[in-house]
Amino acid sequence: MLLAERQNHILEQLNIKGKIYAAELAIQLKVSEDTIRRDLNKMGEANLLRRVHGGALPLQQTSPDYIDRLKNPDPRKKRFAEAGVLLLKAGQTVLIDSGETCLYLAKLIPTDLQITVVTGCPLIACELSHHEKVEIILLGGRFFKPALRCVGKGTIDMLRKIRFDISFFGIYALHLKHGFSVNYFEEAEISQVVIEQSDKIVVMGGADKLDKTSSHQIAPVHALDLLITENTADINVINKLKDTGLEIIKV
Amino acid sequence: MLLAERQNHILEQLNIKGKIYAAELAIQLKVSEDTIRRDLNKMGEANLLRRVHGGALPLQQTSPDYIDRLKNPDPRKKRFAEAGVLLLKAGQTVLIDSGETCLYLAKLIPTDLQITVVTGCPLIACELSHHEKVEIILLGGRFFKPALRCVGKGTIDMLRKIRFDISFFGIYALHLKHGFSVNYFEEAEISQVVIEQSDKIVVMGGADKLDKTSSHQIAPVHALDLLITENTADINVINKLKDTGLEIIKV
DNA sequence: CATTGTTTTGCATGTTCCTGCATGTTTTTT
DNA sequence: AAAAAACATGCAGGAACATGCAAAACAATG
Repeated sequence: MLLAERQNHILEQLNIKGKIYAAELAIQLKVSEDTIRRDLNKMGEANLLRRVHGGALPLQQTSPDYIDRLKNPDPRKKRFAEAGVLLLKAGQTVLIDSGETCLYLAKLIPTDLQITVVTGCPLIACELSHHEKVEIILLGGRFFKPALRCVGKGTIDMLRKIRFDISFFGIYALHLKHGFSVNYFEEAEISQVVIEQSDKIVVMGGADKLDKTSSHQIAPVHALDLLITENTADINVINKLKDTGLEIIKV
Repeated sequence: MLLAERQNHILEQLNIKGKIYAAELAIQLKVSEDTIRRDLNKMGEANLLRRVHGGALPLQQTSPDYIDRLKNPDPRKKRFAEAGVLLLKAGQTVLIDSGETCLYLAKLIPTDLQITVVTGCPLIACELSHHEKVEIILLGGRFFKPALRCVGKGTIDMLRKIRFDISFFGIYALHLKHGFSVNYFEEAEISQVVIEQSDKIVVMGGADKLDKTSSHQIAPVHALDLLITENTADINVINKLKDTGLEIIKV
């Protein structure tokens, strides 16, 4: 196994489990603990994880709380959401995915706009409970904590009964060849159905998410309609995405 | 469990409960009290919390909560919830209704208790997203803002597929003759189904809610199993409720 | 292909850190 | 004032660690 491959595996595990033990990794990857320790130390210095005695934790483990993060909003994500909310028109039925950018989007919906919002994320439902004119449909099902949203058969059954004028997603990874992808199978499964049921798909994400891949593909690029990203995004990547027919807004 | 992980957990608990006891943490985290004390002392020196005899307090009373009401917690409702949470046993499937008392109940579920919680209230789902061992099933449907919960056919369909070992409700009105009732038809409709599907029904509410009526009956008193109320409740009313077979806990 | 240099890895060494227990002290409660 | 709870301290075993070194793996060069 290659060094880089091993370190990728470590990051993946960390993402999934939220913590990792050096001893456990040594067995899993069939190398000595010393090697793992050296990996963890290097990755710690590179600010890819938080090195602690016995293993490592994700960088932001201290406040994985979306609610906390909303107090220190990422200005980029806020701008994406601001651009996104302009696409909404009265009377529409809109799906909003989970994630920080989508949460901003929900927050920014004008209180006097009469639309129906469908979401599997209870945080977004709570956020919208102050919007008197917004009708909220919550997708039920098993609550999947890593993505803060509902997943599973129940969720999909509910989804299939609804058609959306427009759907919004935050981007975890978007790649010209490998499409729009995320870390968890359960998430991908749901999003695929959403895309089938939607007239228009809007994805929002920064330059760091473009030309990146993840394990579970949701859809190829040509299934998407509009990308909201930032000015700093690589112009070559942007142009190639445009060539597939994807409309692009830079903020 | 990693040291850093443990300290994260302590901070989280502190955020949620507003206070922590060293002895309690030792049991929860399965380490000796000495270890907890050392953690607390270190974190105190690092200015992450205020160390006090017996445990620790947050630096400044923060309440990152969505509902404004929670900022001025009603100590009675907190006590009801404390009594309620003692009824939970590992492996159970539990329904938790919406409302302030129920929200406290959710907050107070031990983080190491492995249960399945079903709720139609997204707030409760968010609250429980920190509880690693708790499986959450969110009842979807149309979000009914006055009651901060989901209602409607979709919700009922999901409900009918689940049986509950125990169900918890906050009381809006409980009357010897007119039973357990609420203000909204939609709410009553859901709660009726819940009661059909539950082995045990627990209702929680103060003296002001007893001997009171509201427009939509959920169930007669004899359909309920346990009432958690306060000492100040009228002894005559209590006795008459007892005569119907209702078990009563006063806190 | 052989050689050279670099990087990575596992092992051995000694060190540091974490934890639980025992001891005695302080604080709180009765 | 006595009892109980919470505490501080020191100690010991074990786990995790850093370090140096040599073998192995790899890449690059002639």
